[in-house]
Amino acid sequence: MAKLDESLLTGLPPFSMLNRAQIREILDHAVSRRYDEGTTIFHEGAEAERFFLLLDGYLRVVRTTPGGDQIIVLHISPGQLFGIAPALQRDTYPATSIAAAESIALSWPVSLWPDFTAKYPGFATESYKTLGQRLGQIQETLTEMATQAVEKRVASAVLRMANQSGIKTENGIEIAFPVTRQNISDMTGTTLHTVSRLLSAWQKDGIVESTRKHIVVTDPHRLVILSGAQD
Amino acid sequence: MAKLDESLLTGLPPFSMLNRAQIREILDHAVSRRYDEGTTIFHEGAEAERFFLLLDGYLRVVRTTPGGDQIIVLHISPGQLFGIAPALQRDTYPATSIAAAESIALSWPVSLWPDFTAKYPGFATESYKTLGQRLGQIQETLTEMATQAVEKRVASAVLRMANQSGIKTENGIEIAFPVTRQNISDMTGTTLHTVSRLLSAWQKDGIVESTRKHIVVTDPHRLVILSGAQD
DNA sequence: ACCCGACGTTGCTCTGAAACAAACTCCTGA
DNA sequence: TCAGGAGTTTGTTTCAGAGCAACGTCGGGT
Repeated sequence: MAKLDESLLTGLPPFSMLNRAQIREILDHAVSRRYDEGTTIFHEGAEAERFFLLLDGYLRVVRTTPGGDQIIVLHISPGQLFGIAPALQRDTYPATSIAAAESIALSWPVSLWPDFTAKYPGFATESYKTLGQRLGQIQETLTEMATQAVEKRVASAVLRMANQSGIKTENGIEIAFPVTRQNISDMTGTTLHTVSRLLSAWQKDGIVESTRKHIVVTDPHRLVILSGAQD
Repeated sequence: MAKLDESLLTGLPPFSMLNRAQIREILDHAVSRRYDEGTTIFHEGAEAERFFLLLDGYLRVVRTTPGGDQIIVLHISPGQLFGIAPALQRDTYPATSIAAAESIALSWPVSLWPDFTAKYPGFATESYKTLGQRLGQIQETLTEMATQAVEKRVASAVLRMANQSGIKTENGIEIAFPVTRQNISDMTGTTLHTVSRLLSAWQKDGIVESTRKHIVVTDPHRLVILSGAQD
């Protein structure tokens, strides 16, 4: 395996306050791996052996019920840590991570976690900040799920993806990774049928444009209104 | 204010590996306060000035939508830390805490958090473990909310409360704090009407007994079946 | 002792969205 | 080049549960 370049980590929040030598040292313990779209990186409940940093691509973090239904808890974007069970003293992953697009991630054995946090205090700080944001996010999703009607939930979900990964195109904001109607229904606790209908309706109204696995938000403002967000 | 007794903290997970002198020191910085039922301890979004330990009573942790709907994210039982925003590098509380029953809590200024975690490593460890469990719990609630029908959700919610706070009586397991139908509907994203109907039906079937604000689960096993839990 | 407000029950109506069903379209790989 | 599967669309039916309404009841405060 080629030696990893230091510029990979420079500027990423978890490593922002480290110097070149420290980054070098961290990288020397890392394993880099590519995941095809749809690949599972680790399973809910599995022994947490490594923790990860997403370099490129997007992930879906998924939970499955005993009954087999699943929901997408959140998405991970490049530059974010994930699978950091050790930060919470867990020895097992609390959810499954799946590559939503072809992705590249670094990983380290959990045994290095204590060293990392001890040696590089900023690293721990940033990890916990990430966790805090994620906790807040999930609470918000939960609240929304419990109180909002389907159309609002779907609108928020699309907006969330657009905000997190959106790239500007001439037509609007495009979600950077493949999303199926089924995926959106798994984010919102509805059916793909309903999502399909909503997306068709929005397309007719000029709010979004979509092809298979691919969504462009052409009129974000109206989608925000649909999502019912308060100013 | 009377000097706090060391036995208050002895044996509680966050302090389990501390010696008498350390506990003394921690207590000397603590403020103890009583909260009447219904009192708000802190508000979502408020400046996180203190972190807390619940000594006695029960709390509801609540999130409110811009539209005014609210849902109960989780309950806190005696011995648990709460409002530990500093652990996640947050300077604001992510949810509101309300006394579900008359409660007593200790609290410390957030400025002491770094000292605490530095001086007493076990304290940090336990805090993060708590957070990890809570994150897992919320993810589970979210999944359930998105995939399960109302009856199952209500059954799980009642069971969760019974497990967390249940005290055995001659008739069954009694939830240790006051709960209204509205409260349960706020945990499950339904209406108090539906909860009332379900509880009445279950009572008729001999699964629960309930009076105002007061629920006894007389047949936990059948409730588990209703909740749809897998073995 | 009484009144008022909070809490609970129950009946009825109505609708949002799930469930069921059937095609259609695109893409992939043999 | 064609077959098959994955993803999408659209129509129709069905029903759980929200919404509305009205009443019953408990308990705490003056």
